[in-house]
Amino acid sequence: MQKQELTKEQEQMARFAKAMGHPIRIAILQMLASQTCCFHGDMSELLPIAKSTLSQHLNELKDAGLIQGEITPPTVKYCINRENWALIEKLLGGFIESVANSKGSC
Amino acid sequence: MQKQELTKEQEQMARFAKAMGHPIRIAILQMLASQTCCFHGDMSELLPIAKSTLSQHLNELKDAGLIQGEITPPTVKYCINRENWALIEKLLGGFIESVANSKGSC
DNA sequence: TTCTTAATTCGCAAAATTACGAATAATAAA
DNA sequence: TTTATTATTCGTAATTTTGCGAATTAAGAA
Repeated sequence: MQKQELTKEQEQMARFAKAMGHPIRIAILQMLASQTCCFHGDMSELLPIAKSTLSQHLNELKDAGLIQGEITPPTVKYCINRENWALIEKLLGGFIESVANSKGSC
Repeated sequence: MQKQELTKEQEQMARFAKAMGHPIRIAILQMLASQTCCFHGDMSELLPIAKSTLSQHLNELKDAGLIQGEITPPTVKYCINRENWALIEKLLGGFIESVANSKGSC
């Protein structure tokens, strides 16, 4: 049997999951989804990390496609990347469900 | 406004997501769910990594509670941790859905 | 006991992640 | 132009992750 190549879909799912793989980033996403606040400054007041660290986390979420940022000087407004969350729901949500509902047992 | 503490739930979600944050581990979970194979040896023949690296990934999945291992010498049988996947579906699946369906927009 | 098979652990190296404060941009207001 | 505000980038450090091959463990078979 041949070695499997990893598929683009597997890579994409892992990328999304990895971006969610930090409690601060979960908290950020929850804030953005609940619309409690959207500004870097507001979030930095709520989260127990330095502003510069927050910027890094926001950047990772942006790079992975989970959020979008819009500059409205002197602040920056962040929001959920809705287009990609449809894909995340399909890929990662579908994956979680399919594993949870699978019958394979050893 | 006070600094938020991260909740246990946020920590748990991040832990689960992080464990899924690698394409090899996604592939492992898919194999186990589809019951294509459950043995370390079988998986090491399919996946493009060394056996020792596979062991590390399996260990991380086990530590995070996503899979279980059972020793049946001279092989080891792995399978989905069904109990925890119910929680994963609720926490992480629920989270993904709630973000995807949220209305917050900036 | 010795040999074989299967999987893990060890030892190491390279790369990525996480975090902070200081320095830097970039814009609006004075 | 100078000042104030906001967010990012830079420089640095500590830790974690990822990966490999060699060595080790563990059990059954010869």
